[in-house]
Amino acid sequence: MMVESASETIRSAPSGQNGVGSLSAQADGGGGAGTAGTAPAAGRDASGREAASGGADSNGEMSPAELLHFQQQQALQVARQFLLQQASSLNSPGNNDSKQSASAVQVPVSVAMMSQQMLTPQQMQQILSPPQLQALLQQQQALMLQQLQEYYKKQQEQLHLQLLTQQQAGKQQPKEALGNKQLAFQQQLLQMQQLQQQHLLNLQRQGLVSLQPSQASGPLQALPQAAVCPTDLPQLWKGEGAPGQPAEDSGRQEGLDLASTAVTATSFASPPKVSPPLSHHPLPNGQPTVLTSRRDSSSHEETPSSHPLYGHGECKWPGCETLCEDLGQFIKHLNTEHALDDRSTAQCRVQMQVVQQLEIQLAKESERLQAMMAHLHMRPSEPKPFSQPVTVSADPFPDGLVHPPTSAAAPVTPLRPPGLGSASLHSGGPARRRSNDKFCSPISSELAQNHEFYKNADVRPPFTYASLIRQAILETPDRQLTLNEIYNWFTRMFAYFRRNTATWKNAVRHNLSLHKCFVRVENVKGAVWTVDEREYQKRRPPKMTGSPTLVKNMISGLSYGALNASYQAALAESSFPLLSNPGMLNPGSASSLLPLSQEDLGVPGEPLPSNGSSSPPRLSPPQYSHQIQVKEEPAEAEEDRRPGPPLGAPNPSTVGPPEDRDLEEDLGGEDMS
DNA sequence: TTTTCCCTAAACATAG
DNA sequence: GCTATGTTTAGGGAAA
Repeated sequence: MMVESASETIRSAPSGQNGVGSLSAQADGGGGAGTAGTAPAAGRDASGREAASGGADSNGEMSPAELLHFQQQQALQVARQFLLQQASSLNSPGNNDSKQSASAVQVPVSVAMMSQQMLTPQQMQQILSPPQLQALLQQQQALMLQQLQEYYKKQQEQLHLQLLTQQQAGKQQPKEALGNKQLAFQQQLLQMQQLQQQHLLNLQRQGLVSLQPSQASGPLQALPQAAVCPTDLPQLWKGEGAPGQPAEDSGRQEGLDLASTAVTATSFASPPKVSPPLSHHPLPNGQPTVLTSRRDSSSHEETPSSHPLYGHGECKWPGCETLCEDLGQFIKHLNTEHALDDRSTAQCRVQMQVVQQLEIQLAKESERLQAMMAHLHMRPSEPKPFSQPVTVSADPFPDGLVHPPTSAAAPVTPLRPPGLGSASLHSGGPARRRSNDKFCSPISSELAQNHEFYKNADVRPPFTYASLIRQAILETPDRQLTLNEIYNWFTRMFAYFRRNTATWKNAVRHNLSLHKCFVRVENVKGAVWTVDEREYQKRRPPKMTGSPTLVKNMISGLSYGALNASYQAALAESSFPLLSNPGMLNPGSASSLLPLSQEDLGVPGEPLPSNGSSSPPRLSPPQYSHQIQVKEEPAEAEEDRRPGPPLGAPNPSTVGPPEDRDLEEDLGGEDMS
């Protein structure tokens, strides 16, 4: 009886905009028990009024002020009772099911906020090992338990004090005094909110390793006080919710608003529809809209006909979900309900604190991430250790660093395919890689490093078909392959091409025919395809001044400091093929650059994986072929045309067609120029 | 906005 | 006729 009455009283509070509402707000705020204030429905209002009137009747004749005071006292008592209960439940979780009507008032507030925070960065699950996750989880739980205990203890004391003072001076107090008390309560509420935000943030961190709210039973069940599982919240609140509440409202609100309304809504004597500082609509990623609403607004509410605080037909003001049919109505609502006043200011302040906390949290998490990455040697900004023939360019995982794919035996979607920058990871999309691919051609080293990954993971390699074909051809001792052998190389090297057979073969043929860098040579056993390196490099004339990407890569390559002046000069002079080869820029290979002829001859001293990871026994032809080019083009031509017509006879003269093509393109490549 | 590159699809031709 | 191979064209997406 007591509980019901009080809770109904609180519910009725929001219906009163100012005077009465403010009083109820005190009660609500003090106890944090006014959760029911969501009160979307008139029915609930009505019931609240009934309860209030019932209380008045039971007391016989009461003045309005007395009635309000009585209601307030009731609410405070309920709140106090609730807090006691919660405090006890901290030590013995799971025994408050029977008292949900009261406990649900407050607990879900934090729980709801928690649960909404749970989803956020699931990546941590992929990063951390299960033991780490477990340890982190336990740590967070212990921290939260401690905070909750402190929090409820503090709130209980405050409420008790408030109750005593009110009982003493309540009846004679004029309305001004009530207003002062209201301010005091609001301050308390602010404190509460801050505490809740702390809980939220702690849980947010916990959410890093937890599951989605819908699945969050695991982590949340472990929460000491929260004995109420988030998944139970809707039913819980519905059970307690107003019977007369429209179905759509109940469905929309899912009871969460009930939970979270407690603090802000009633405490600020907000309109009936006020709801928690946190929005009820979790985003797909699990973040509450309120926390991201401002940012979201830039993304999906940027249209001129929208407003950052207006979305999905309702007001996004924290704690307000007033339905507005259109923007005009919303603007009107905004100007009337959220004008510049104490309440709005307070809410704004709270929101600022939320944002501030989140920013702090973000900073912490970022720092942690950096530390983790540093620990895992994933130092993007750190200069790569030289002797890395690999990616001079934008490879996010420089050599020697951890390559997720390599370690990821998981054929599933990797965290990030190697060599695939921040760009598209969509396995279904085209494997394009403009700057890296052609200019720097880290393909050989990258393939060497991530050979196993590509072999097992159904991930499309981030290289163009041309690059792959070239790589396939150059990997062979005699630099020539039949079409079928190229096919086999694709399927052997990449799981992706084993599965997706529909289009890529056609694409391979198309590329072979289209690009002049691929030279078809008639062989005794048929036609084989070779690579005209010079032509391949010509596809985009790599001029130092012409290609920003190239220049950048050059700079980054030079930053390793291993390039000597002469080599740099050589680079500058031989403006083309060399530049496109990361291995050439690689300091570690710089020493081996000059003895080009050796590598050209196929000396297995391939500069490839300095980390010695999964380097295939085969050489990485592209590199020496480049080197050959750099040094002297004739040698390169000799090299590339070795597989020429007379089969295995690396005689340049025997290479008829390629030479012709080259001559043609020297005049101006039609394809790639 | 335009250009360029790449991918994809398709049609067609040729040879075995 | 079928298949594999090779050539060519066209259109769309994405990046520069």
